[in-house]
Amino acid sequence: MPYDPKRIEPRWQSHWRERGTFRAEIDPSRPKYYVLDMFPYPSGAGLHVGHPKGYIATDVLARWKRMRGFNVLHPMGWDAFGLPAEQYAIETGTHPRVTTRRNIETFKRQIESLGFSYDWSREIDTTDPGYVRWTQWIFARLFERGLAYEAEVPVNWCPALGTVLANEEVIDGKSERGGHPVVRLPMKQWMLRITAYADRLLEDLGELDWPEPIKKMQRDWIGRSEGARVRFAVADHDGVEIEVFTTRPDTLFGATYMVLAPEHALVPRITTAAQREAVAAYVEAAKRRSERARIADAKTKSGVATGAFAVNPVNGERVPIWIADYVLAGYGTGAIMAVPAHDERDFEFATAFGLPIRKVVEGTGQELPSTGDGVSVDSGLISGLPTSEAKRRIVAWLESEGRGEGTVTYKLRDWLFSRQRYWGEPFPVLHLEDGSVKLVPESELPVTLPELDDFRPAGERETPLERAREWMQTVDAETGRPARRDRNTMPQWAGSCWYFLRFVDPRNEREPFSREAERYWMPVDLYVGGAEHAVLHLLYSRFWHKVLYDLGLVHTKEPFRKLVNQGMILGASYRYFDDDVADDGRADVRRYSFREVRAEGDGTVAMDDGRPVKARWVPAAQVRSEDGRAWHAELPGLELEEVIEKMSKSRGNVVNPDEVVAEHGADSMRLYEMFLGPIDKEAPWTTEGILGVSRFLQRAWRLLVDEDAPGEPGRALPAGAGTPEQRRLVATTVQGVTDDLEAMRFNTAIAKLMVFVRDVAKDAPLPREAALAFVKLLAPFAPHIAEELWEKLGHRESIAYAPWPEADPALLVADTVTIAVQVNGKRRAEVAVPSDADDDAVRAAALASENVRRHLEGKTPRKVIVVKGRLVNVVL
RNA sequence: GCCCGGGUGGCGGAAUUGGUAGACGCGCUAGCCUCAGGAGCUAGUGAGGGCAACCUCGUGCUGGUUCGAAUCCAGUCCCGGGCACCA
Repeated sequence: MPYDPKRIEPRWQSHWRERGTFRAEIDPSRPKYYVLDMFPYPSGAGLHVGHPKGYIATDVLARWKRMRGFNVLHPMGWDAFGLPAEQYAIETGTHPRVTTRRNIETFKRQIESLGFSYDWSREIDTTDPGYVRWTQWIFARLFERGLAYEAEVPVNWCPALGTVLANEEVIDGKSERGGHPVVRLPMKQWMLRITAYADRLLEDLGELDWPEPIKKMQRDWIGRSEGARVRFAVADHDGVEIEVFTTRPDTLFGATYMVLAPEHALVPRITTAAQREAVAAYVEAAKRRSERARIADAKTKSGVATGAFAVNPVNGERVPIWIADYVLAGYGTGAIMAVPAHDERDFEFATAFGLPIRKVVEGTGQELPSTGDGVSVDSGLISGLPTSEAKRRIVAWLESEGRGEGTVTYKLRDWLFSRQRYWGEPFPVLHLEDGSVKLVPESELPVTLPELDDFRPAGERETPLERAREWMQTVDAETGRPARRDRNTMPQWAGSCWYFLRFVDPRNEREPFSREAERYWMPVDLYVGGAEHAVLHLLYSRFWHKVLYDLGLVHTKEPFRKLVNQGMILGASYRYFDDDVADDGRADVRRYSFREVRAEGDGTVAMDDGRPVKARWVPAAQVRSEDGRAWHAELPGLELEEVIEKMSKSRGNVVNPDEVVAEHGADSMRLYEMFLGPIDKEAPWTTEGILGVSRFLQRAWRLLVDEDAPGEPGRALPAGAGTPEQRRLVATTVQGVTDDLEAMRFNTAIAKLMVFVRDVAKDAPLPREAALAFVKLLAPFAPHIAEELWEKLGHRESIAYAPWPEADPALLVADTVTIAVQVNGKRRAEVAVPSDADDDAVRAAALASENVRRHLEGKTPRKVIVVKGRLVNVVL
């Protein structure tokens, strides 16, 4: 019988499960390696082939590290709180706990079928009360340190979802999930003081082995900028000052007007009677204007003069005060000094409203606005100074005069940490009647969710928890006084902020994790997940980790030493177009192939009469391919356009791993995903492509197994290491695969294994030592077949801990090398020379080559360049 | 608009440091095997020319540096992602 993964794979999976092969225990005598996947949210749809790509990569490395003697921690769990289960509960009444449990079962079955070497005894579920307890416990520590506080803040309220959202969850004025409109409302909310850690979050990025783009995104998100606060007196208002933030205090002499954000507190106070009406109208309009509209015409500046004037502290000049929505209330002080000559936005505004423009920096180009550094001019005490020195001097002067000071601001805001939802961690706090807030005593943790049968918000601005009236009303166990529970729950990010710490000691009931386990296993050596978490999860968990560091609970400043973002797996989807733009399914719909339409503006229109059309996606099952083109199986003559894009249900291009495993086996699936290309790049899935790696495994199988003999024994292999060629092939394969694994070049490692199988038994039978080395090299990638072959080679122990082979350095250098010979840079011949031949010998051999002589045409070379082991270039 | 990635055969992708472009795989072609094959095996496969040995062209485009450029430099076009009035 040929290689049959269906027979082999379940057998080894239960073998590993039963023996606890991948159970990890603390062992100070061995070096540890903690390799972690970003744990998934178990959605109802199950996995598609894109999800496991990162898991396969980490599993290959985990298995490889074990074979190299590392004590490997490789856990998996579930980020199981979250909106979809709750939305489903609202629609169907099914408790999110039930949905979540069912989804976890599906995910776990699918993940296990791929043969990952997780230590399942460490499985975590963030919704488990035993986990929630410690999430709440950490929140309590944040609260004690003043890092969690309640504040009345304008929040992103999403009426459709019935909740507020974090800034990060709002994109272009719409919710990230579902794309529902979001409005700004003031509400009392829990906030986490992540801004207190802004500098450390920024600085410590330096030491991390993370992709540069991700680090940069975090830096930009934190958005540190150095500058100064400057106070301008408001003319004719005794003691009233406007404080502005600027990164260019050196341009203070060029300030020709000021701008307040429409929401600025001073606006009503300083507006003159003549301007009152216009200002009120503008403020009102700005309030109504959606985020989206503001962004859309960011280039058109609008604003209104307040009629008031401010006094520039450096020269006593009176400058008009305007309000405009290009100044944001939430950044800096919500007010700016406008220097139109040296700021693009101020320049646009000044041009639009005819305000004066005064140049105070020279040497940055003639065209205004010029925003670069130069030399200050017409600037009193800083005239003639270069920008950096001018900044220093003017800040010193402002400080000595009490008119301002040097300061730093951040784009990063405090983290809005509460949600008006049911399916999340309750806050472990009590609201007492006197309005004070205290923590639920530690002995009372966890605070568990009340049972509900209706999960909708309880009313306009009321939360689902408020339906549980008895649960909400409680008593403070310490004083016996009546108390109200918090009506909010934590956001989904909470559980994932520290799960990597729980994995080191997941069943601890006395503390979140033991000091011993944390000291041994942390930090995470390799963390693999999607780039979509670049700022959110990764910034939040770094923040929590630093708080725990300050509490002495963890011993490293940073949780994740090395980070890798796996690229997506894309699928082919197919589409045509029709003119039923309104989706009303009328009968006379006209259909178009992609060849009959063109893009116009934001949409697509028919080429013949220009009517708008809409794309229709055709599930793969209804696509017929013929002479290299795709056709609709049920609508004859309708040619479909193939589009390679992210897999998603709506596109009908999702490939289910269950089907792939059933047809080709888990080992082929693992190998294929790793063979597709570099791990961090996206790559399209094709059904034919997997046949290549499947064939490779079959060949490997036949190389080692006698399929015709009864019981399919391993072949009787000659003892020893074989011919010199075979020994050399083993050595170069071992070295190559090892180097590739070190650099996570899985695709080229697999290519080298393919070459090995192709060539090793070409001229002589496969020797036993070569077979042993090969099976070990294969094991991290295709563990099931490797175990099976390992057993057939006579081993009783799992290959999981077999020592990784080492290459004999002596075999890595060939006896003879083939050298390319160029004449004037063009390749004309090849010569074989001994690898230790000196340059003169190589040169002689090259010049003696027939084709080279022909191209020399009897001339004497001007120069001959010899690159050792590579080539010879003869220059005429 | 700004900041990152990336453009290599029909396709996915290889190519230590500037040194034989196209490893490996898919697909395709031919042959073998077969009752049959969406199975297996062998060979071929960047384009063009030539019976052949070989020759010419070729890594988005235009220049440059170099004995030699996919690789370095300058400019430019296209694709993907991130940020987007942050003073």
